[in-house]
Amino acid sequence: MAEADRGARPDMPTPPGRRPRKAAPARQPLTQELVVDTAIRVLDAEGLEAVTMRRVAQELGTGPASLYAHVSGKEELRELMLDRVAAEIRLPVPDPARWQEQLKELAREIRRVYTSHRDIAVVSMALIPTGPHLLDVAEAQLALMHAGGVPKRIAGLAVSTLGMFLDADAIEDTLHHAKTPAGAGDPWTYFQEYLNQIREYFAALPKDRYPTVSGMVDELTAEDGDGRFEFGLDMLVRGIASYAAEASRPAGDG
Amino acid sequence: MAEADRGARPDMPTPPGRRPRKAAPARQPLTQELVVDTAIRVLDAEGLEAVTMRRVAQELGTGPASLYAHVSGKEELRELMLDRVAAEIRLPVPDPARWQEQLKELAREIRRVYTSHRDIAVVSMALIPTGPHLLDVAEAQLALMHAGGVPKRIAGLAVSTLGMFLDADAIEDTLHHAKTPAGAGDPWTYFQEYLNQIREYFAALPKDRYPTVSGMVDELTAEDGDGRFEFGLDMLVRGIASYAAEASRPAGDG
DNA sequence: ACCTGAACACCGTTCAAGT
DNA sequence: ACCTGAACACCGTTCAAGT
Repeated sequence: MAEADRGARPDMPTPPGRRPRKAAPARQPLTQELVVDTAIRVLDAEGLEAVTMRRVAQELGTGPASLYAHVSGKEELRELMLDRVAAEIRLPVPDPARWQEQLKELAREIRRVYTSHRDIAVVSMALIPTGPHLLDVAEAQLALMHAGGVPKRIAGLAVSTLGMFLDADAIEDTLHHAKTPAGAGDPWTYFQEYLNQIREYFAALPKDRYPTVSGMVDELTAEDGDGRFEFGLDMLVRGIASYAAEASRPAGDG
Repeated sequence: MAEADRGARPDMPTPPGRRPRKAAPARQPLTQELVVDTAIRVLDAEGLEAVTMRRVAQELGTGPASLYAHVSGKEELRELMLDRVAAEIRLPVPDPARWQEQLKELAREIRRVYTSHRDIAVVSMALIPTGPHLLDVAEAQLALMHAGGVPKRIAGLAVSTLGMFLDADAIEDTLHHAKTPAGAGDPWTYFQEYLNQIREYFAALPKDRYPTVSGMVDELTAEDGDGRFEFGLDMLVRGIASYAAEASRPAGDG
C-alpha cells in the first residue's frame, strides 16, 4: 500500500524545461490487474452500477479508450471482478463425515463474501463459471457432494440450483440496502421506514381479493434475510442429501 | 388492430394553409396503458435492455419527456410491465388434497409466462410485489400452502424462496438464449456452439487443480433447463411439505 | 505495443415554454 | 393538464493518430 507509487514519484517537481504531460500522468503502467482492482474499489464504494468504463478510467487518470488494451469490454471487466472477489472465499477440505454441514458452511461463506462486495452477485447470475477462482468454488462444492456419495447427475444439477439460490439471495440482500437514495442518511433506518410503508400498504389491501395476504402482513414483512437464507439452504441441502441416501442405501447409511 | 388509427387518419392529406405539425402527430392520446403496452412490445421483440424511455417514446412517435406525465420514470415503467405480464398467469382454485402438485403447477405456469417475455424476470428479482396481479400470484401461492396446513411463518419464508428460485431460473433460461449477438443466425444453434466451447474448455482444465470438475464435464454441460427446474422445484416443495407434516402430525395426516 | 482525443450513437431526467 | 424541444450530465465502443 505505502509502496504503490514507487517508480512514478508524483511528489517530485517537474525539472525545468521538461514540460509536464497534459495532466497528472498515469502513476503506474496500466495492467489488467490494476484495472480490475480499481473497478472493485468503485464497486465497494458505490455499487455495480457506478462501475462504468469511463468512471474506472477517470479513477486511473486516463480516458475510457485506454482500458480496451487490457480488457475486451465492460462484460469481461465484470467477470474479472467477480472472479477476483471469488478468490476471497475460503474453501473447506472435505470431511466425508460432515459433508452436509460443510456444504452449508461453504454456502454461508460465499454469501458473506458476495454481500461484502455490494451487488457483485448480479454478475454471477446466469454466468457459466470459467474464471479460475469461480471454478475453485465449484470444485469445492462438487468435491463435498462427491464425498457424500451424491450421484454425479444430481451433483451437477445441485451446483446449478445452489448457485441460483446464492446469487438470488445475495442480490436480494444488497439491493434492499442499496435502494437508499444518495443523500438520505442511514441506509438501515431508511430501509426500516420503507418496510413500514410496505406493511401499511399490505394492511390496507382489500381483504376480499387478498384474504391470505391480508392475514399474513407480519410474516410477509419480517425482513429476516438470515432466516430466509437458512430456510432455503436447509431445504436445498436436505434435498441433495436425500439423493445421496437413495444411492448409498445398498451399502448401508448412517 | 385494424382500428388503431381511427380519429387521427394520418392517410388524409393536409388541407391547404393548415400547416402540418412537425412530424406525424401522436395517433392516440398517450395513456399509462398505452405506454406500458408499447414497452412490452419492445421487450418481446428485443429484450429488456432495449426498453429505454427514448425507444418507447420513439415507438409512440413522441419524445422521451412525454412519458413522464404517465410514468414516474424507468423503474416504475419496468414494474408496471412486470405486473401486466403477471396478469397472464393462470391461477388455481386450491384443492387441499393436491396442494403440493398445484403449487408445482403454478410454479411451472409462472415460468412459462415469464420466459415467454424475454428477461422480464430481471425486474422481479429483489422486488417486493405491490402490483395487483403480482399480489394475486402471491395470494394464490399462500392460499395453496394454507390449504396444505403449512404454518404461516414457513409459508412467508417459502413464497420468498420460491420467488427467488423462479426469478433466477427464468433469468438463466432467457439470458442463455439472449446471449446470441445481433446478426448471428439461429439463437439455438449459436447456443449449442457456445456450449461446445464450454465443454472443450472444461475438458482442457488442469486435472490436478479441478479433479472433480474434470470428471464431470458431461454432467455440468448437460444444458437441461427443464431438468434443473424440476429438480429444484421438487426439493423446494418437498421441503415446504415437510413442515406441513410436522405441524399437522397431532391431527393425523394422509 | 500501448495509449489517447475525439467522435459516434446512444442513455435518463429536468425544465421552461407552449397549447 | 398534457405535451414537447432542448439541454444536462452521462453511457460503451471505435478509430485514427500519436509515442
